[in-house]
Amino acid sequence: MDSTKEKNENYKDDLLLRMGLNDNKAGMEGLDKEKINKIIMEATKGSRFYGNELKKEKQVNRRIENMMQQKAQITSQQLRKAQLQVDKFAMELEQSRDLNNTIVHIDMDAFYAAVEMRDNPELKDKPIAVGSMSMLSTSNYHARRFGVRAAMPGFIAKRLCPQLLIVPPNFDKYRAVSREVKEILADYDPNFLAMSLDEAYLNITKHLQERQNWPEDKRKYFIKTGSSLDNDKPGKEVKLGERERSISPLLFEDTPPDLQPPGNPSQVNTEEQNNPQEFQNSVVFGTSAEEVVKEIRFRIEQKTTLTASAGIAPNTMLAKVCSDKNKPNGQYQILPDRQAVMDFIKDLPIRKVSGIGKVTEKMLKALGIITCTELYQQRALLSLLFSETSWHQFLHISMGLGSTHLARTFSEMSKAEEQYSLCQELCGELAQDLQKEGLKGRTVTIKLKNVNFEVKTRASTVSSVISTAEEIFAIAKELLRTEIDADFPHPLRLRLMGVRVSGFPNEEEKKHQQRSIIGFLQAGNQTPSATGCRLEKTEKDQFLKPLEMSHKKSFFDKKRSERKWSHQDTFKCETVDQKSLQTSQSFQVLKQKMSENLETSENSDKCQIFTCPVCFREQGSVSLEAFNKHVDACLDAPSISENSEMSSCSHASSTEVNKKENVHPSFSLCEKQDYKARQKNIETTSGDCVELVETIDNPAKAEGVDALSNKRSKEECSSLPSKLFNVEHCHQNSCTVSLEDEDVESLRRQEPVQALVCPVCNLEQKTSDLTLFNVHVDICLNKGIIQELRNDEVNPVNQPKESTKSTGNSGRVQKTITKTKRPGLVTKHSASKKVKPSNPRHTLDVFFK
DNA sequence: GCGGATCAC
DNA sequence: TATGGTGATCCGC
Repeated sequence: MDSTKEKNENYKDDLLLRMGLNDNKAGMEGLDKEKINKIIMEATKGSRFYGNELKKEKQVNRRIENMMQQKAQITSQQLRKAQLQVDKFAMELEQSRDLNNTIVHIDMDAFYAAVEMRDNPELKDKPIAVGSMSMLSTSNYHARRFGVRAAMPGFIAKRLCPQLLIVPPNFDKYRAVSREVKEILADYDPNFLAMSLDEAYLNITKHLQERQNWPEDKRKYFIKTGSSLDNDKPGKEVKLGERERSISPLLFEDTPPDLQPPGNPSQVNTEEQNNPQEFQNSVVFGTSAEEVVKEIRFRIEQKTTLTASAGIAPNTMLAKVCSDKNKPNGQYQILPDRQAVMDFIKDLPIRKVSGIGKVTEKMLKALGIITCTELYQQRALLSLLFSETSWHQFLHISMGLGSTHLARTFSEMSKAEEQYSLCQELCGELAQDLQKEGLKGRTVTIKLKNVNFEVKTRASTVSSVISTAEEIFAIAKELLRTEIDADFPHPLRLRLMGVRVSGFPNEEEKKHQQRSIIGFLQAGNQTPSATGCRLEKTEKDQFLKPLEMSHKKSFFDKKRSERKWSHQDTFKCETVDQKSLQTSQSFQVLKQKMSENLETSENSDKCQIFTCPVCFREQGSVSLEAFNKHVDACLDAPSISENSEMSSCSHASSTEVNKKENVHPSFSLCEKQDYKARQKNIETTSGDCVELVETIDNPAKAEGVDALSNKRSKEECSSLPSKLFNVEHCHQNSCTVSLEDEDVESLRRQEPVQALVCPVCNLEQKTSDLTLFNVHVDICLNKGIIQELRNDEVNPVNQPKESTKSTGNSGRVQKTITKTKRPGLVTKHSASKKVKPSNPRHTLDVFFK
């Protein structure tokens, strides 16, 4: 959202000068700059807010005075020395310049306001803002002519524009639209980095490579008038609602959409131009980055009726600046060429760069620095006046450098209480989603990714469908507990946790749903032959997904086929992606190595030789921490598996290879370059992740599991007719279950149960809720057959929360809902705020959990 | 380590 | 009537 920079520019003298009112057209309604300033000052003056603003301003002025005094004391000799040092660093930076990535920054235009206008035609021609009388989060372009801006209080906006309509925010709606947009973005970069509801970075390098060989029909989109908007896949019809072409130009009447007609090299094939009702033409987008981004924006507009602006550049810093250049509904590209970058940077005001705020701008202005060229010229002086982090940042900016991969940072979570609490939180949110969708599932899966990037998935399937937070958490908690206990006394050091509910029954299954353990056991008892027979399956049967035949089968049968199904994915993984297979195998070796050395290496600086499992480069004698950082960087670099060419990471690695004597500086360089991206990751780090659930097994492990499952199946099979369950020694963490017929009888007699005692663990359960009790019993029964999956995760965050997968030729759709969260840092700041009562927040801007 | 300042959305 | 809330990082004390 374009709010922040505006926010600081709404008040006072020099700030007012910066108000972007160039769109103020003579002779049209709206206010001129002077009038706007006057009204704002009248409304502001004398207020406490204004007083505080003045106070802050004085403080900044003092800082500037101090800085100027410092500057006056600098000798020419000091300056010369600094110049040498800085230039040496600049040279290193120059050598590390990486132009091989294509980064795209997508920014939805006046997002909230645009959504409101889209959904309420009455707002179309009016100046509107989203927010309240206290604070606005955004305004449409009509309102901006009156000086109504994001982060302006509504009451002031009303004085500027009395006819302004202030619409209260509707975050659920914005989130839904945002999700639609993100679904499109994921097609171009599954690892795209969402900064907020309306902003995201993509690395389309890989997509571009693949796209070069794409046939035309894969880049072809149909435009057609109609009502359905949901089909935006290539080669299929994209229906264009009547409002499409009416709303967008009205919203952005200053800048007509540049998408139409998509000129060379994208072509428009008009097929039925004579009949406007049946107007249908197709657009073919080219293979260049520019064309890709046009396609993205085209699809966004078709799907949501909203326009987006975009920037294309070799790094995130530049891409972000670019997306602002042709706003609204435009795009701008900096070609991956050093000269092109320098030309762009030359006159760029530093304030345009993300990270340079009001105060920094003012301080640098005092040194005569406004543009990036000036910033570069003063680099030696800046290195003497500012902290190292600051002048490094300045140097990066002034050289047009920025992050070339969309790395994410997360804090570690290792306290069990926190983990349980996060788990509970996720279950709560997941339950809400399920209830919204009206879904109930039988399988709960938790996903844990540790600090070494190892991903474990633990799943448990219960007999009755569940959907409440309590039910889900009851299962998830047990799964988590098992993992925590397994590592005891060492803590689980997590980077990511996910909870998934799957196994949604189809209509037929719903009818057969057993609501109690009695029913479950009875059902098992009644169909022993089915269970036995189905064990001899055809190959095809074995590879059916569990749900497709679950209603016909026993519990263990289902479990077994689930594993088969997982194993099938393993084969896919092997054939499709040898690289990731290698990676996961290397990871196992690495894991072993690490666990062998963990205790010593964690507490000392003991160094050893590691080979990176991602880039396969030997890392020389480095500490585990440094090595982890390297692996971290490699994993975050999107192009590693495909491309041995330079990515930021491989770049760092190659630098290391060249200068073996000094590994750490290379890492720190890598880190520094990543500074911006890391700054930007904040939201994603703590925010929700929506995730496409694609679990890929570790082949080695899956094999073991499968062998085990085969062995077990026989036991199950032979024992089932006489006893319901007699499972012994299933797996690690197994529990031995032996349920005799009399147990069932006793359970039957007990119904309805008052004091609920689990027949498996013999422990009295506190709950009086039968469903919860069933859940518990199921957990106990399940303990022996927990799936162990190794997930080579490619989509850590920002994936669509709901994924619908077609399950083969049945045409049925299997749905999975997952919630994933990265543990975020709880700062003092937020800790103190958390004490506040939990009344519903009405925030106005773009962040969400 | 803490709190204030800065920045972002 | 009335100028947000949250999170992250940096920096000085």
